[in-house]
This record gives sequence, structure tokens and C-alpha cells, in this order.
Amino acid sequence: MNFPAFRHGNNSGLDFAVHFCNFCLNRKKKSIMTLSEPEQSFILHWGEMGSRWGVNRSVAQIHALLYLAGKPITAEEIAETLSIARSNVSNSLRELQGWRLIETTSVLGDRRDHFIAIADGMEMAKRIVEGRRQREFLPTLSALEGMVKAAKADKATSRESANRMASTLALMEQADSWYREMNALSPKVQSGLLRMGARIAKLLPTSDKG
Amino acid sequence: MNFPAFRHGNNSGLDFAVHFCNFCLNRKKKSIMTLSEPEQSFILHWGEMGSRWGVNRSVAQIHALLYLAGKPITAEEIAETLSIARSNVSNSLRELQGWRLIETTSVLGDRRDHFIAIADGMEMAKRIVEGRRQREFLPTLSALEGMVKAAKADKATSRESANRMASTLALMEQADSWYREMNALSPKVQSGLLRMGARIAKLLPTSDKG
DNA sequence: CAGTTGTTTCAGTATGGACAGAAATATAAG
DNA sequence: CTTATATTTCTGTCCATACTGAAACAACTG
Repeated sequence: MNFPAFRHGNNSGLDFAVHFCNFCLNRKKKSIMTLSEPEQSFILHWGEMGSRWGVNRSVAQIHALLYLAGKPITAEEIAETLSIARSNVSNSLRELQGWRLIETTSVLGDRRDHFIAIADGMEMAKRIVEGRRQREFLPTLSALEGMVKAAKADKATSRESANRMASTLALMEQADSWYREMNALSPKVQSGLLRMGARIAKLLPTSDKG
Repeated sequence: MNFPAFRHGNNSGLDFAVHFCNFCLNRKKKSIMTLSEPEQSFILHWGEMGSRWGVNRSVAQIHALLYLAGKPITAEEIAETLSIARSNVSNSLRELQGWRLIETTSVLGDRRDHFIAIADGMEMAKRIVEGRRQREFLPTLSALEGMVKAAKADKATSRESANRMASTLALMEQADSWYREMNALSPKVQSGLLRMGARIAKLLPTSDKG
């Protein structure tokens, strides 16, 4: 540890630029989060759950940590707290940004990025769903479209087979359309519908012809 | 190939038991399905999709094959058609039965099980969702319950942290309750709601307080 | 009961993805 | 420009899981 020729109080009257000596920065760098036992199991289970749903463990754990922390923390802190490699943290953070589940913030006098998870659980869920839709659902949908077209044209494919593909496609398209419409509603209405549950069915015209 | 002392037509007048000579059975055994090109890509993509969603490739492929076939086929046929090991097929079939996505049927004069996928796409989707709920969602839910309790009791856990866990739990419980209610509705009403999409929101009391 | 056919279990192998650590690159400060 | 610091890319290792093929097991037939 070396302390350069910086001294507190010599910032020559600048109004906005705030500097810290390396000693302060170093002290800041050392702050590892200590996790309580329940917090640890939350993070562990979150990671476990993630890996069952096609999100890798580190990504899910980091997300859980940021979510629990509720305040901006640095990549390094994350790495030390969870004991995972700095590079892994870096990649995972980038992925989480890709899912729009975390954001970066700046802290005065610190060059490092500080990361924070979006706090609203509902919003979180929506972004995860939207992410999976974009990455997996939509590509499959368009692939299926192609296949159905090909199946109908191909005379080696039985009519029944082609029909089954087509109805699968139709079902998926309907589900997607339902999702898009629901997604477009205001959060207020969305949570209203959620809270309402099956009681909504009572509002349907009694002789439901669809 | 050896042909035992069985001859056509010597079934001694039994009404219901129908026998086939081994020659016939052997001929039956050889029938491998030939898949058209669109069918192949359907199966391949289905497998790909499965593996992205935590279902292993073989299981998903076999399911796709049975779904396309639309008629009962044997484990052996599946193995030969998809070129995967017989044992793998056996295990995968068992898993598919666990998900209630396929059923077994018997064919007269054939000891082997014949498998067929449920045909209704909507029903299929519902069973998949229910399966994942049972296997992954509910366990997580109860684990979370324990953690929230522990977090509230534990004084090393910050109030904010405990609250965040609690609200996550609450959201998941609400989602589950919504699902259960929707699931209990009749298929008719369900598809009515699906087709209706966001127009359902118009039926809500205008000043929606929830 | 012996022989045949079908199914499951088991143990070893292979493959894909996660991960660590090092090296390379970028950015800022003096 | 040099040095310090932050981040990303890259490469090899490790691990989990899927998968195969063989062997054990079970069920049925004559």
C-alpha cells in the first residue's frame, strides 16, 4: 500500500469535482458485505431456482444479492461476497443488464460502476418474461411458421402431421397475442386483474360463445 | 430368424384372443417411421426448445415424435426412428408419463406397450405448467416461507432485507393463487378468456380500485 | 419349465457449459 | 507519457448431466 502525494483539503476551491485520497478509496474497496444466514439461503435458493429455469447459477445469485442489498454495490464487492471470480461477475452483470434487471449508478469520487437491482418485484417478473419471450419464444414461433409452410407444401408429410404443427403454431400465436395485450395494459389494471383472479370469469357474458 | 411351430389359422375357435405368428410380429417390429423433412425439423426444434427450458433433449424429441405421429408407437420404433439408445427411450418415456403428456395403449396380439401423446395442445400446455409448478415452484415457495420467517426473527438481518424477501413471497403466492383459480375454470371459459385478451379489462369497474 | 421378448437398472463415457485465473485492453490521473 | 486502476476477453479445467451399451430383471408363451 502506497499513499501518493494527495492530502485532504487541497482541492483548490473547485465547486463540483470532489476528490478522495487513495487511502479513502482503499478503505472503501475493502468493504465486503456480510450476509446473515437467511440472506445466504435466499441467495443460494435463488441460484438453485435459476439453474432449473435455464439461468446460470452465478447470474441468479448475483441478482439475488443485488436485490437484497437494495443499494448500489461494486462488481468487486459482489465477487468477494459470493466468492466467485471477478471475471464471472463481470459477465454475469452484463447478462443481467441485458435482461434489464439491474442498472448502473455512479458514486461521487469513485470510478467504479455501482450496480443496483430494480426493486419492484412485479416489474422484475415482467422483464424476465419479456426476456425469455424475445430470446426463446419468438424465434421458435418464426421457425415454426416456416415449418408449417414447408409441411403444407411437402407431399411426403401427412395432412394430419401438418395440421398438428399448424394448430401448435396457432396456439402459440394466440398465447403470444394474449400476452402482448396484457402487457400493454397499465400496471394498475394489471395488478387489478391479478388480484381479481377467477372472479373475472363472472363478468363474462353468461352464455359465453367467445 | 427362426419360425416356431406356429401356423396361421390354428387358433382353435377362440373369440377374443387373436394371435399372430412370429413372422408377423417380426415384420411389425421392423417398421421404422420415416420422417419427412419438415417433421424432422419440428422434432429437432422441439428438442432444442426443451433443452432451453430445462427439459432434456431426448425427452422433448420423443414427445414431439409421439405428438406428430398421432398414433400409438412402441419404444423400439422411437429408438430406431430417432437413433437414440433403447434405455434412454425407456427413461424418457417414464418421465413423459410423469408429466402426464403421454399414455400407454395396448395393441391386440402385441405384448409391447404402445405410447401415444395427448393430442390437445391446450391440455398439453396446462399439464406442463402444472408439472413445473409441482416440481419447482411450490418447493421454492415453501422454502421461501421458511426463510422469511427466519429473516424476521433473525436480528442480523436488516429489516429492509426481510421485507424484500417477504414481498417476493407475497408476489409468488399471489401468482400461484391466480393460477389455481384460473386452472379451476372450465376449459370453455378458459379459452374464452384467452381469446378475449385485454378486452377483459373493459369489463372491470371503471374506477378500478382493485 | 425353458425359452423368448420386453423393460429397467447400472456403470462407465462423453459432451456442454460454468467457472477461475491470466492476459489483454481500456480509462483516468498526474 | 507513465502509472494506477477498472473491465473484458481468452483459454484451459472442472463438473454436472445426458447418454450409451451391457447386464439384470420381469413378464409372458408354449
